[in-house]
Amino acid sequence: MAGEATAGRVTKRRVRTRANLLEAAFAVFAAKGFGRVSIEEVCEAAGYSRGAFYSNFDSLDELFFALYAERAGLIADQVAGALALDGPDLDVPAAVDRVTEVLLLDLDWLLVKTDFLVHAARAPAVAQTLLEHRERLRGAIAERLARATGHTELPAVLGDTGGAAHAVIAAYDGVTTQLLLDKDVEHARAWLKQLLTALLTHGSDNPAARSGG
Amino acid sequence: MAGEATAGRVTKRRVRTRANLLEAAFAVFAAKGFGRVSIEEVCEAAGYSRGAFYSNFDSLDELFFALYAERAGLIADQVAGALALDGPDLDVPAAVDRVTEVLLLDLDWLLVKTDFLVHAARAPAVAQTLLEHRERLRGAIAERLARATGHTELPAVLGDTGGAAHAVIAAYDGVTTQLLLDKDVEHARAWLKQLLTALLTHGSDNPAARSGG
DNA sequence: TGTATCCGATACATCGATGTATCCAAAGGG
DNA sequence: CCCTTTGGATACATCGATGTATCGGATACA
Repeated sequence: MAGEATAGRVTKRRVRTRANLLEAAFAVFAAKGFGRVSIEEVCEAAGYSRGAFYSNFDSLDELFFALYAERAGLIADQVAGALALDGPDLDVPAAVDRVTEVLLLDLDWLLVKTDFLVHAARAPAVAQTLLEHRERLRGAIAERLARATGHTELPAVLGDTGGAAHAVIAAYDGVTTQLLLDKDVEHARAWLKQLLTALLTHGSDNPAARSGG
Repeated sequence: MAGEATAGRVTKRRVRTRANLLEAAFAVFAAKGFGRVSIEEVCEAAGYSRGAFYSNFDSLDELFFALYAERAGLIADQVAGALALDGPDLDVPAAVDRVTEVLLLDLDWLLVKTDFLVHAARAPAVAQTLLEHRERLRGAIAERLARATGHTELPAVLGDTGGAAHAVIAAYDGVTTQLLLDKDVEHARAWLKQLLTALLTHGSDNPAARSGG
């Protein structure tokens, strides 16, 4: 009763409880991990019974997917905004700062996102969706970098702007892994900025020179 | 009955079944993910009953930890070996090649390792152990890099050799994330080599110039 | 305000997983 | 070769989670 094609009516109550379930699920997933959460727990956290759940979703997997899609969309918009703040020319260090702060904002989100990655790694269809999402993000970054090339030249080792964008994402993922373990958001941000600077410049300047822990 | 301090006797049969359980668990974890595996499934895959399990471990968590520790130790040894193959001086590109092939060898291991990361992210004590493990790995890489500094100079943006080692690990983690989704091991290896080259050199040479997908 | 529809609550049946207590067989020492 | 000790199998009791069928209250629209 969830993957309906014919949307009879969009009742206000329905969207409210659906939103409440998603919000509660986020909190519960972040706290315990997707693999250790039952439908019952989500319902209890949201203040509903299981009847409400089954009226809105077919399975926990489906809810998880909806939750991820929603939040990932929000983040993507924020990143796009942070990239668009410059004029036609790109100020690389400034953009790096802004994007870094958006990407490493919420530890709970990173936890849930990583859960979703692990989930997707075993479900090809889900993996495909996630890959497409990442591809869009990478495209946006590449496009933005391209509009700056010629002004600030990129290191040739990475290949074209597409390669550089790919490197940006890899750096983000790598820093996330460490952050999940040490939970030091500020340090992760500084470290990501440093990494991105190392990747996107010719390594002439040395803004912080902190050695990470 | 598993975390015994007083090891009465080390019976051969015991170590055999314990090893069998661990091996079966690895396969099952890789296939379905830690969060979706029951004790029963592990026993069935190993050809034992639950009695054997409870005689060797207290919980699935404990088995998971033992499994991770064992395999991670093996990988660490391999990495150390790959780093030691050079003489007193380090040939960076050659070492990068060798290490890359060790680190991105087995997709199943990367799946299980990421499961363990997600698990550790919510269990501070486990996270601590994993952090220490990563710290040792980073130390080994840093030490190896230090013995090359002066010959091949590192980009200053990363700070000291410790920072550079940290960057190497971040690159590895970042590439792993992408690999878990697209399952293209060969591409991941090429891409990791490229990333490490970009991070550890001054970006003058361009070995492959492939744009990653 | 009446009424048809929609949504969420409740109750129930079922299933699978867990942990334990007990029993039988296999090692290993004498 | 016996006998003690150890390890794993079996059987059992329990619990929690799932999915469904049904009921009553809320909601939208005339």
